[in-house]
Amino acid sequence: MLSPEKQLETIKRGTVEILLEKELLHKLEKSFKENRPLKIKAGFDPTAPDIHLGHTVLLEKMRQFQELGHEVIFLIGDFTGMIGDPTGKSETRKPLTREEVLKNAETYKEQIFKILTPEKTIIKFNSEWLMNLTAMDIVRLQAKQTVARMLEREDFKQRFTGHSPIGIHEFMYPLLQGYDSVVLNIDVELGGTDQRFNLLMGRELQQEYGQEPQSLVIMPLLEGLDGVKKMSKSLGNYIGISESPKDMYGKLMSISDELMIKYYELLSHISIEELNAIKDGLKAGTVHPKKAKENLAIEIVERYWGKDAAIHAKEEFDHVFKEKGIPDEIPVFELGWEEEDMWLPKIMKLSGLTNSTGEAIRLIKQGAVSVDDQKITDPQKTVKKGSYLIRTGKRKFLRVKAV
RNA sequence: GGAGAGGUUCCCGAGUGGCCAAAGGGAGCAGACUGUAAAUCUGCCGGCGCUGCCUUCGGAGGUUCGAAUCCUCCCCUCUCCA
Repeated sequence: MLSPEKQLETIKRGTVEILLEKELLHKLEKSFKENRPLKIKAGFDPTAPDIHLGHTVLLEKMRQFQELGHEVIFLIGDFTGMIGDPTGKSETRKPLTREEVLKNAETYKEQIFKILTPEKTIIKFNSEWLMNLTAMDIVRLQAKQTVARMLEREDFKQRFTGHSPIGIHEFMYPLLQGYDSVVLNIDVELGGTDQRFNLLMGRELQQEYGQEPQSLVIMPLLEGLDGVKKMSKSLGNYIGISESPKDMYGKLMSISDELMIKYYELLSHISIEELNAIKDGLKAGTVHPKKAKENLAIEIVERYWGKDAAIHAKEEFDHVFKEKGIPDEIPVFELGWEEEDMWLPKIMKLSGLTNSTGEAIRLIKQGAVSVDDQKITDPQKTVKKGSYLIRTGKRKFLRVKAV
C-alpha cells in the first residue's frame, strides 16, 4: 500500500476540489494504519447504460481508488432515477421495471469493466433500501433539511427566481442520495461538479445520523465535442465507449487543443510526470498539438478496442483527411430508382444523407456535394440509374446503388 | 378561494390585425483559412421538383376579405393575497 501522502497525490489528479483535503488525508492515514480500505461510492443513473467518455472520468477515478486498495461501490440509482435528478431540465421519468433495471445493469457491467476491475467492484442498487422506507421514515428524513437550504442549490434557485416550476419530489433527490451514504456508511463520495449539492447533503445527513461525514472528491465535467457543454448523449456531443474505433478516433481528433489537455488529465493513464512534460512541451512549442492529440486518440481507442484497431483507425483517418482519400468502408444505401433520370436532391433525401430536399439543394449551392469525386454545383442535377459515391461535406460518404 | 403575469420556430427572445415562415442572439450545417482543432470571415438555417404552394406561434372553436396578434372555452406555469 502506498503512503497516505502518495495516495492523496494520485487522488488529487484532475479534481476540481476535495472536501476536505485534510479530512481525507486523516481517513487515508487511518485506513493505512489499520489496514482497512475506505468505502468509496459513486452513483450512476439507471436509464443511461450507454457509457461515454464523460462518465469515464468518474470511472477512471474509481479505478485509481481500486488500485490504491480501497473498496469501490458502483451505485446504480434505480430508485432515485425515478425522480430524475433536477439538474438541468430533466423531467420526471417514468419508473423502470425491475427487468429494465437489471438489463441496464448488465449493460453497465459490460462497459465499466473495461475500466474497473470486476473482482474489486461492488455493484449496488439503491432501491434495495429506499424501497422499504415508510412514509414516516421519509418525513423524518425531510425534517432534517429546510426549504431555504434546498433553494441554495443553484438550479433550484434559478428556477425559483426565474418562475419555473419545481416539483416538491425533486427535493427528495438530494436527500435520498445523501441517505444512500448514510446507509452504506461511506467514507468518500465521488461526483461531478454538478453533484456538489447532492454530495454535501450526504455529509450533512451522515452527521445528523451520527456518522463521520464523507469526504468529497469533485471531478470536473468533461466538455463534449463542442468544447463548451458537458458531454451528454442528448446534446449529441459525446464519444461513446462502444463506438467504432474509426468514429472514436475521428471524434477525438476533432476536439480543441485546450480540451485535449483536459482529456489527457482526466482520461489518459500516463503518469503525472509525463503529463507535465506534455503540458510544458505544448507551451514551449516543442510538442505539436496534433501529434499529442494523435497519441491521446490512440491511447483511448486502444483501451476499448485494442492496439491493432487503434492503429488501423489512425491510418484510416490519415488516409481520408491528410491525403483526402476515400475511407475503406463506406455505407451503402440501396435505392429503388423510380425514374430514368433521378433528381440528385431527391436521392440525397431518400438515402438519408439529408433531412429534406431543400437541405440537399442548399448544400449543393454551397458547393458541399460531390458525386464520384466531381463537385456538383447545379441543384437541378439528375443522374441515370447506377451506383454512385456521394460525398456531403468533409466526413459524410455514402454509396447509393440502384435496385 | 381571489387578483395578476405568461406559454412564439432546436433554445433564449422580439412581434399585439395585412409589409410574418415570424427581428435579434445562441446552437446547428456548409464554404474559405488551418492541423478535420480553436479563432475569424461568408452563406444557409419549417416542408415541398420552390418566382409559387402547404404546415407552424399552448389546445379547441369563433370574429374578419385577412389572425401569432381580436373574442370564447380549455390546458399548463409563475407571482401576490387569503
